[in-house]
Amino acid sequence: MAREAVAWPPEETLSLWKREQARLKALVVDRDTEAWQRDAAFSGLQRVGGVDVSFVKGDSVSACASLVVLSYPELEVVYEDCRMVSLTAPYVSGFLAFREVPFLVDAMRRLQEKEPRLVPQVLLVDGNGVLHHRGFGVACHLGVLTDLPCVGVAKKLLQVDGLENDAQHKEKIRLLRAGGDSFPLIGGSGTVLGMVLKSHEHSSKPLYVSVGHKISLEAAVRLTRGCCRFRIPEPVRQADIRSRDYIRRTLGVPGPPAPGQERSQKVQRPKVCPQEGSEEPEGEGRPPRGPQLRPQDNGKASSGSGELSWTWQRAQAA
DNA sequence: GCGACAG
DNA sequence: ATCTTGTCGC
Repeated sequence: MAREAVAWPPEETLSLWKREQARLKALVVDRDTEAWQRDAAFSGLQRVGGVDVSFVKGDSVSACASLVVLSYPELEVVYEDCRMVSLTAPYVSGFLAFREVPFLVDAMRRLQEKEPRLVPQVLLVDGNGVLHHRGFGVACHLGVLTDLPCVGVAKKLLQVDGLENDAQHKEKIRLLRAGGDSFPLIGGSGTVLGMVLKSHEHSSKPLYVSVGHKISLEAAVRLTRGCCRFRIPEPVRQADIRSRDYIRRTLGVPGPPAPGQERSQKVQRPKVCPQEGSEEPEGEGRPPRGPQLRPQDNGKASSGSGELSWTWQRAQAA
């Protein structure tokens, strides 16, 4: 049942949202806080999380929020949580977090509750971090609310603070040679807002990596690169694939998901699918090269006080 | 009216 | 974000 579209937020709500972003932005830590982040091989890093929200075709309210946790450096899925949710906020550029973050925080809470040992040491988020209109994108937002290191990974350049996806920019991208090559995105104030990264050898479209929380830009880029079997880093890619898959199955079968197909909060098999033929229209058809195997330390998931307040509920009630 | 517009 | 399969190329 395709439900009615979520109303565009009144100016007053946008104002409240901006204030909330400004308040939380003061809590962002844009440097490395964990030992593994400083290690050249990320020794000590064992679990990387990925989140995403997929939508239902003719329905502007229903969506599937997913959280996956992958082992590092093997990049195999060790945890998956897909859940249908009802969106309460519309998509407004610059305010993506108010639409998606509440459900992602919920997923993290469920993980913490059910499988605390699987809580990831860092999250890769589909969207931007400090590369944002007010320096506080969804990756920062989720990071501050969960108190976890977060990296923003966007597929398109958010043209902000003087940054433009013009001929100049495209030319710089064309000059990126090997996978791993990158160049900085410098805002009008001279600040480095993020890095343009050629995440895969055979991908002409780059990724836009920015700091979300508790990680340096250098480590964020290196980690993103280390999670790429294809153009999109595996944690985000798996979260996307599985959430869309969940929607497909949910729509195909009336009523709640069949008991045998309930994937929520299930530990998945670390199997590698045989057919990975296509990924991006780019043709990065080469799966191989999992990051080299590493000895391991023990990672400690920093758990702490996360904030949790949205002005949307209040704004709607008012 | 025109251009932008993370997901 | 979503509408969409097979197909050409490295």
